[in-house]
Amino acid sequence: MRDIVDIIFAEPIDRYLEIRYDNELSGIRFITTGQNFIETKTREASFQLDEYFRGKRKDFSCEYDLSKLSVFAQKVLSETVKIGYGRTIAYSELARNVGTKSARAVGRALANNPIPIVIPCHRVVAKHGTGGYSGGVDIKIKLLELEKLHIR
DNA sequence: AGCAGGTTTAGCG
DNA sequence: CGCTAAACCTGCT
Repeated sequence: MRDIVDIIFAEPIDRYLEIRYDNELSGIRFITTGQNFIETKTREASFQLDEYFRGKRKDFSCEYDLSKLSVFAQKVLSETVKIGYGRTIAYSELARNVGTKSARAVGRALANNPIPIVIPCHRVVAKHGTGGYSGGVDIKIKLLELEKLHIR
């Protein structure tokens, strides 16, 4: 089976999510239009995401495919997955874990994260602020608030 | 090769 | 605190 697409509504951020599968989970996108969609949850990660947005799930157990990404990006993302629910670390700290000195390079890799939320790039923040987010900083903030609310 | 990026730090007001 | 400037390294063109 190839290219299955699920749609779920994520209430805390008031967005629909497009969840794409190519055998394995291959991409998650925030849908920006104000249009209404029909939710379709056919595969495991979609259910897990739904639970996550209800504050009922703190970690994901699903396979995903990062093979198209550069080695560096894969390394950054695999370190990002280790950040626990409700925790944050700085770009610079993540950079150290990956073995580079450039926080900016790390930010660049995160900006290309094909699977936000499951790979919790929103937990990587600036040393003295929130930092950026591909889907929009407002979403990042709401995700962090959601986790703060359900932590423990 | 050049350049911009989800940064960071130091330096100065 | 706020602002600027420069170093940082990777990936796109």
